[in-house]
Amino acid sequence: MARTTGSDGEKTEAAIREAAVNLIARFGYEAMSMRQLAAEVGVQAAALYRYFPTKEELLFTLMREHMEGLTDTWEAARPISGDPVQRLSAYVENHIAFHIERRHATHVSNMELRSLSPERLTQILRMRTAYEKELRAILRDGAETGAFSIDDTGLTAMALIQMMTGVIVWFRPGERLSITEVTATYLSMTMRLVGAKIDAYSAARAFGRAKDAVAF
Amino acid sequence: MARTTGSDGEKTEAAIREAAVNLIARFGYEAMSMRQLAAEVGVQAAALYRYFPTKEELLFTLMREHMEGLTDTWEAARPISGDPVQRLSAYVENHIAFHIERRHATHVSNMELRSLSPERLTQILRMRTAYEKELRAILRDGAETGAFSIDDTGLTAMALIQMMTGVIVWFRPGERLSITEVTATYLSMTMRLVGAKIDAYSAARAFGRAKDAVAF
DNA sequence: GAATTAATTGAACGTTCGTTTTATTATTGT
DNA sequence: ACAATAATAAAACGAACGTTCAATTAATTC
Repeated sequence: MARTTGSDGEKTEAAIREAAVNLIARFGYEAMSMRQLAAEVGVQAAALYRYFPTKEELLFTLMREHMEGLTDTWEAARPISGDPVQRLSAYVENHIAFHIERRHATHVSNMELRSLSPERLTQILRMRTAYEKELRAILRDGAETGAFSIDDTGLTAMALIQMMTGVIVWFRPGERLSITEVTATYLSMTMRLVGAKIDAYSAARAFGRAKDAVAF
Repeated sequence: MARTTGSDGEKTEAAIREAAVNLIARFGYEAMSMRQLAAEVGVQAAALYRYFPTKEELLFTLMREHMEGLTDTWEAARPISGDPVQRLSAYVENHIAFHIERRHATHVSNMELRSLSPERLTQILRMRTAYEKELRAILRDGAETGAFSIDDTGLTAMALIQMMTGVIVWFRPGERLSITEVTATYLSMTMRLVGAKIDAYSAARAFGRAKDAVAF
């Protein structure tokens, strides 16, 4: 056998990416074999090497594009306003929405860093640091203007990111809570955590869609 | 060659556990080979099988004893008092101290769950759930007595645990902050997050050792 | 419709994996 | 001193790993 009827390079590559994200998220990068991945896609293992030169390059591609996606959605969602409360709200909303929508890819990006070569690890970490820097800037501005009351900006940023990203560990779509409800609760917890001095009205307004008033 | 001079079963087993925790934390369970582990201990791979029947059994033992240790330290630290603020303070302090002290073992317990067989996974998750239940009970009591102001007990418990456990990702002993300082900041953030209605004096008292007053 | 290019197969390469078996030596108990 | 036992080494097992290569067929181009 050789080329199969209806075979299409673009479709095959997309299928490989999707299957790889799911398999790595479920079994781990080391535990996933190229033959297992190929079987999931419906091709022979050798066919994978037409699209990705090595297994690690495949992993790196998945991670890089995930981080680029995160940066892109934040740049699109970032508000023009300088109000720290609104900026923080936008950051939290974007972060949670993005990570819930791409639970598997997030798992891969967070858990498989140690399988990257040093240079590639550095590259991914640089992207991550740049993204986290945005949050620190918001917290610093808020602390300076008095909108927030924060002990340690760096620690608070890390705590918030761990708390928000942790959603993917337990959140399952279609269960007790909707994404909107989860986001609202996390926004409320975030605002209290940073000591935001705003009332329920501002909170609802900052959240964008006015739903049941969020009590800080 | 065969038995070496000075060889001792107990010492060898302890050396295997310690080396395994470090190697798995650094490279991952799947990436660590039994030969690599044996070399780290200073024996041949076959010698490992005198102490652990399979690689997975070794992983399971490490995880089970880590969870037992966590439960044990909490039972020893758990205050008799019914005051939710004091109980929550004790929980946070114990959690952070334990996880920082055993960073590598925590990494293993959090990252390698998928390498366990279904039955063993269930067993570890049961222990974890029981431990988290303690936190939910504290939060529920605090919400009922009015000491805390909480939207969703379950969500808040998960958020707090993710936030606290996240410390091991970035904390390195001997860097900018000491364990005491980190714990104080996280206690402060926790109390604000749950809407605890207490003043700085109570906070310092709850923290046990009266250090620089913690502002909520 | 022939030539070219794209996509894939099937088989094979050398290596490493977890694990088992057997033999050998150190230590302990008598 | 000698038997019993504990601890390890050395070698080997089959299976699986990531990857390569040559052959083959489908789609495209002219």
